[in-house]
Amino acid sequence: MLSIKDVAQLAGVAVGTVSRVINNSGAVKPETRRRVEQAIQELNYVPNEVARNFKMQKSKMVALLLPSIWHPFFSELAYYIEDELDREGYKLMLCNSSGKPEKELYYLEMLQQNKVAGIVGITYNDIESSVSTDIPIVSIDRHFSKKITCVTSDNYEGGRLALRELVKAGARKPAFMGSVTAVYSETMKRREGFVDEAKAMGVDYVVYEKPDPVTDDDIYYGEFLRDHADVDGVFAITDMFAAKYIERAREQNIRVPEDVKVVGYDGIQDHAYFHPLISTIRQPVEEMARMTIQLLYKKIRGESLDLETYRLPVTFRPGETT
Amino acid sequence: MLSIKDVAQLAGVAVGTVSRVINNSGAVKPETRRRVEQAIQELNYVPNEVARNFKMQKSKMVALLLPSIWHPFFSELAYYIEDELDREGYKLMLCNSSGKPEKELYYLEMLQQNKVAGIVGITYNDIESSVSTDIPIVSIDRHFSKKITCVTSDNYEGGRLALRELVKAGARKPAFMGSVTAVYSETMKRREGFVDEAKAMGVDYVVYEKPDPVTDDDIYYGEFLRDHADVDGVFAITDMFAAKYIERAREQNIRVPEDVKVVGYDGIQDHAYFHPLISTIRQPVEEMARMTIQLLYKKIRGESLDLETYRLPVTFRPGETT
DNA sequence: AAAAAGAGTTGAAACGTTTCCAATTTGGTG
DNA sequence: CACCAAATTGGAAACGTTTCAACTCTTTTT
Repeated sequence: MLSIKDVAQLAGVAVGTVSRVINNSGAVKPETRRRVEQAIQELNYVPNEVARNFKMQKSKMVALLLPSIWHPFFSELAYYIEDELDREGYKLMLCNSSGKPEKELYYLEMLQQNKVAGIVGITYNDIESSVSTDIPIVSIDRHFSKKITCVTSDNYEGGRLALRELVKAGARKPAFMGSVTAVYSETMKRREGFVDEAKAMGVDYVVYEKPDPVTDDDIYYGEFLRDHADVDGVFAITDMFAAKYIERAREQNIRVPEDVKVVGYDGIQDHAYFHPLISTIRQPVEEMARMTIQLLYKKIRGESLDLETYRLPVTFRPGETT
Repeated sequence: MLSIKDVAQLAGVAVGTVSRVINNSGAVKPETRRRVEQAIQELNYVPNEVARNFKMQKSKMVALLLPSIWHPFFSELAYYIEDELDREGYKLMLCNSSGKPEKELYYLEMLQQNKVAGIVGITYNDIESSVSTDIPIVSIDRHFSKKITCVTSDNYEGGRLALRELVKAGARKPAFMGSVTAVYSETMKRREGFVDEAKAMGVDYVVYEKPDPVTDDDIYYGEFLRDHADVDGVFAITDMFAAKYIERAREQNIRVPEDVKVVGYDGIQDHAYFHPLISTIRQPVEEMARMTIQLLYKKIRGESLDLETYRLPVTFRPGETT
C-alpha cells in the first residue's frame, strides 16, 4: 500500500516532514514543501484516514440513531444534519433502531466500539445509563439528564397554540389525540399545553391516548370515533396521527374541516402530493438540525453548554383542515 | 486506554491468545478461554474497532451516495439498505450530494481515503473514472460500465405498462412527461417503453421533456398545459412529476381523472396523508435495496457477477388518478 | 567572535489489533 | 518409557500515521 514512507523516500525527506506538510503543522522550508508536494502528486498519494483515526484515537464520524429514516420527519432532519456535519468535514453514520430498545442498545455499543465522535439520538431507551464512555450525545425531543443535551421544539407552546387555533376555527369540544411514550419524551408536553390552554380558556375538551406503540389502527381510531362522536376538533400529536384520523373519519362521512377541524404537529408535508394539506404546528426542522450539530461540536470540543434543553419556537401553518 | 494487553495480563496469557478467543480463530483450551472471558468481563473490555479496521486495512462500512435522503423514494431505499447491511454487521454512511457533480466527486474521494468496504451510488456523474481504486460499487438506476453493477427496475416494461394502463383507462392521446437526464440513466427507458408501446398499439401520443434539472415549475408545467391542451392522459416519469402536474392541472380546472388520466412511477405514497393516491408503476424498493446489498457483498468477497444490469419487475398500482 | 535563539529536520516510539512462526505442552502409540 | 503428531500458547512484527525529543544549520545578539 502506498504510504507516507513512499512519499518521504521519493522526496528525500523523513516521514515526519511529510506529515507536517500534509497537516500544515510545524515549520517546513518552502523548498522542502514543494518537493514533498511534488512527490505526493507524482505518486498520487492520498493519506490513509483509517490509520489517522487509529493513531488519533478518534474519528470524524457522527452517528444518527433514530427509529426509521423512512419517516418523512426524520428524513428531513437527517438531510440537514448531514449537511451541517459536512461543513466541518464530519461524516454521518445512519442507524435505524426501528424503535426497538434492544436495537438501540446494540447500536449504542457498536458506536462505542467504533469510537464515533458523537451521537445524535432519537431513542425510546434512556440511553444515558447505556453509554459508559464519554461520547458526546445530543438528543432530539427526549430529555434524560444533564449529560445528554436535548434539542426540541416548544411542545408546550405548540399544544397551547393548537388549542387556540382549533377554537378560533370554530371547535367547541376539541380532543387531544396521541400515544403515551416515555416520561422523558418532550412530546408529552404537547398535551399539557393543550389541556392547560383549554382550562385557561374554559373550553370543554377530551384527551384520548393509548400506550405507544399504536399497533392496530382499526382499533385505535375506531374506538376514538365511537366514543367521542361529539368532538368537533382534533389536535393530533403528529401529522401522521392527524392524517390517519382524517382518513378514518372520512370513511364514516365525517367531513374535515366542516364537521371536525384538525390540527397536526410536525409540518412534514412540503410536497404537492400531500392532500389535504393538514393545518399543523410546524417544527423548525432545519434550525433544530443545525443547532443539534452545533451543540454536538461544542461538546466534542469539551465546552460546556448553557442549557440542558434547547427549545425552538414553533409556528402555526394553516392548511385545509381548519 | 483499556486494551487487549490488559486483558492478557489479567488472564495471565499472551495477547495473541486473547485475540484468538475474541475472534474464535485458532485453537484455545476451554480452561484458557474461560479465564480470558472472565478477564474481559471483569475489565468490561470491548475490542477497539478502529484499531481492528486499521490492522485489517478494511472496515465494515458501506457508503450510500445519493442526491437527497429527504426524497421519499431514497429514504425508503435507505431504510432497507441499512437493514440489509446490519444483518451482516455492516454500517451505513450517508452522503447527500444534492445532485451536484462536484459534491459527488468530493465524497467519492473522501470514501476512498476512508477505505469504505463498498459504495452504493445514485449519482449524476459517471463515477467510474473517478474511482481509481478497486472499491466495489453498485449503482442504482445508472448503468455506466461493466465495472459498476447496476440495479434498476424494469423501466422499459414500466413505460409500456403505463401506456397500456392509460389507454385502458380511456386516454386517447397520452403524453409522456419528464426530464432528460444523462444517457446512462436507466430511467430514460421509461419513455422508450411508453413510445414503443404507443406505436405498437397505434395510439397517438406526445413526448414532453426538458433538460434536467427542472428548476422552474411554473414554466415547465405551464408550458405543457398550454401547448398540449388536447392530451387526456399523462405518464409522468416520477410520482413527483405526476403530483405537481395534478396540482397545476387542477388550478386550471382540469379534473383528474375525469379529463386527464395520470400514471406516475415509483410508488412512494404509502401513507394516509397522500391524496390523491396516484396510479403508478411501483418499483419493488425493498427488493431492489436488498439485492443491491447482496450484490455488493459478492463484489466485496471478490466473486464475479453474472450480469451488468439487474432489472426487477414492476407492477401497476391503481390509485385515484385513472 | 562566541553565544544564544530560532528554524528546519530526523528518526523512533506509540496507538491496539491480527497473524505467523516458534516454542511448549499434551496425548497417543509402539 | 520414548517418541511423534497435534494442540495450544507465546511473542514479535506489521499496519500508516502523528508526535516529540534530539540534532543540525542558520541567523541574530552581545
